[in-house]
Amino acid sequence: MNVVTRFAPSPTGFLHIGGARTALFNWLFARRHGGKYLLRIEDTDRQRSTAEAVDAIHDGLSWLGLEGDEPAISQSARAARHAEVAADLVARGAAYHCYLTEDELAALRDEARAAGVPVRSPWRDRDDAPDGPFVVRMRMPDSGETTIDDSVQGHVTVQNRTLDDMVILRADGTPTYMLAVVVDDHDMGVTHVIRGDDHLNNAFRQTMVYHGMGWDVPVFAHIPLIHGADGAKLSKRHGALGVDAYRGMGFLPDALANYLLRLGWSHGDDEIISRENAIAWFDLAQVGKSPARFDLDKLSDVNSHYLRSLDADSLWDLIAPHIDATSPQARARVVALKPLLAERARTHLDIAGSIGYLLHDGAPMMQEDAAGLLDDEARTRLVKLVGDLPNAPWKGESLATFLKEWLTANGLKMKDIGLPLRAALTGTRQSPSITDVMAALGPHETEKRIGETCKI
RNA sequence: GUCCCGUUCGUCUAGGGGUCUAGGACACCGCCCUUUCACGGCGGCAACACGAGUUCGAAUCUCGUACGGGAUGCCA
Repeated sequence: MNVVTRFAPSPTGFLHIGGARTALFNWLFARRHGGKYLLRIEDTDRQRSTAEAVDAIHDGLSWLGLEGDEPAISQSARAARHAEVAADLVARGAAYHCYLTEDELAALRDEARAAGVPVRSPWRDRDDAPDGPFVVRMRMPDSGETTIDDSVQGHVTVQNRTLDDMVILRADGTPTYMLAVVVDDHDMGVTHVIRGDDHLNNAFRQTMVYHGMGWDVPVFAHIPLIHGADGAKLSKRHGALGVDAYRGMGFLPDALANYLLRLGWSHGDDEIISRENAIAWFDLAQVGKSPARFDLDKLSDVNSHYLRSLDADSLWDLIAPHIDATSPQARARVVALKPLLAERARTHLDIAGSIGYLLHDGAPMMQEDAAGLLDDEARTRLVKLVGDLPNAPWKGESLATFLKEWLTANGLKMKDIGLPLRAALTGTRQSPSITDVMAALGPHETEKRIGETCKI
């Protein structure tokens, strides 16, 4: 089968985390089957749609590597086609003009609700056509049932009489979502509709539009929504941040995608899954049916894995905007220590905030808890150490060997000098292995720092 | 109200009738490694919502209840 999927966000805000996951699943499914993945901006509600939101969505998608295979389609640009289909539906008897006033409708709705039945307009059975505003409603079947074989939810059946005569064309002639989504999916050749399960019920109503037009109904896959850490539906108030917010927190796009993929989908016990494997393994049948909670701790952990596999130059590019290096050696030092730095961080922001001693030359900014380490005895030892420092080679491993021998020769233990040495060189109590730091700093800078921080 | 969906450790999940005294990951706790912080290794804590039924046997199948979620808009 020639697979075509689409991601169809409505531009009422940023690309939120749930939308990103829906996009990811669509992208993955299309890639998995060698199909196409398209984008459509659902801006039928002109009031709530903004150009900024469209940009934000594109930004989020491109950051995640989920841009469409073709330029995005704007739903509002297709209003004429939607109206045309609505008229066609009326001509085919699948829909009808409804002249109900707002008050009449409200009364009808109350009545229907009290009776536990769906809204059906009396106009579905009338032949007259008064001269006034009307909407176009679907004429839902009174009997029978409709079954959807959903790729995630399984077989779901609904009695046709529970379906309401939904409006497909507003009084002003513009289409509603229920119509537009079907027409666009059909015209775009969408074969698989993968979306949030809040649309599961809508799928039955939309199926009637497909039937009314004699179109093939696509395969549906309704994936569960993501909930906040507190279990509540993710809303803007509940941390449903835009992907840009996670980007701002220092998460890598591949890490976010990996985390999102594992939310609701699994491949045995695999946790860290490359894009390549994700494409090879992705399968709608493995998508769970229950909503998952968003967990920052787990995201952080996934991110740390990706951070460790990042190459040093990329890391530098990532942190560069967040630091103000004054030493010409800054980049070389960071690059040299990258693996050790990444091992100690969850995000590149953690690294950016803890490497001041690599960015500037001379005595490091001394943190309070580190300053206390440099008492007279420690400084005396460090000064002696500087005097005995070897000329070469300045590599972490050989420096470690040298240090051990030096300690033995002076009747000292590593604990006698390790922490003070770190404090003198970095101004902190924590850093990568101090001999690796010395190697990154080089002999000149090492001597200079000890000289400045250990004046007696 | 009516209809639809869901429910395994705190969280993400494996599990598709016996191999489950329920596995993995994150978080948490302990130990080891160790110049610090980490990483890594080892170990621990911790779950099949509840009740019936089907079956020799159920986390796995069926029904019910409870609790969540969704739909019921001239929003998407």
